[in-house]
Amino acid sequence: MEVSTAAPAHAAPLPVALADGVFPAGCPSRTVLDHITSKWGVLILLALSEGEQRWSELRRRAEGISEKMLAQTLKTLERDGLVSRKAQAVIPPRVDYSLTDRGYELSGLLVPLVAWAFDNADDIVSGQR
Amino acid sequence: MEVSTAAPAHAAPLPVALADGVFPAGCPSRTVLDHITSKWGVLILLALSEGEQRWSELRRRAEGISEKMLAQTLKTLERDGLVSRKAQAVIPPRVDYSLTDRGYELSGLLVPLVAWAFDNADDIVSGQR
DNA sequence: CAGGATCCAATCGGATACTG
DNA sequence: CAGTATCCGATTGGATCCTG
Repeated sequence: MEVSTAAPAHAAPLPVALADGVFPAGCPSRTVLDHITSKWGVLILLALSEGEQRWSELRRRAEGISEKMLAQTLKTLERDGLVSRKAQAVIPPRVDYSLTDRGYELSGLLVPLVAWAFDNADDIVSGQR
Repeated sequence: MEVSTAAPAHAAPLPVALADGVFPAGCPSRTVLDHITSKWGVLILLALSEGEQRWSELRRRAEGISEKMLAQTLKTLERDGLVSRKAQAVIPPRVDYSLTDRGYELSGLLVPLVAWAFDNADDIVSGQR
């Protein structure tokens, strides 16, 4: 074997509600968690944490996303009350997306996580094979 | 339209490295992010944040997970150096899983996120239709 | 108990074409 | 510009059976 990191003896207590059995399958929190941790959901929320943006801008920033997935992701996040959509009836059309207060609160938790992934990525990948 | 929450005028600056274009497709950080935000990855990391646990225990706690997914998820997390596996050559076999230091660091960011999802879930779902 | 192997259904998700 | 609609291949993931 190689450089297998030894496990620490720590064991942090979880926030009260999560303490036992993680949380039940099929319960709303699972669904919400899936939405906000989805591949593109994270990236969209992250991009929007920098402020209001248009469809085309989001498409560029969430590099690699298809129109289908962008539409679907935005719709889900909007239904969840995390993203707000403002369309203007002009030609050409203009639609701006931004975070709601709730979405902004969430992004405060998401940003550090993404930053961590970014900072640790090279290190993690280099240990593969 | 209904109770569409108005968007706040806030715009938080992102940690330096993420500032523009989110981060490129195909780069390691995307992969790592996918691992740690995967449906079951989150739940396993969360469960392990409470301390070392056995296969069967993890199966129960990550309610709804199949053996296949448990094995696959654990293997991925182990390869990423987030989870440590310790097998004892006894009969019946006993295998304990725990977080590495790196994994523990990560769980510190993950727990608040999951807690948030848990706390906001009912509120979010009730606004659907 | 802790998995590995296989089969197959369901979903995901990209490419393309079209519209207001 | 900002989407919607459709097709269809690729991937996911569960159920089941098997093993050390």
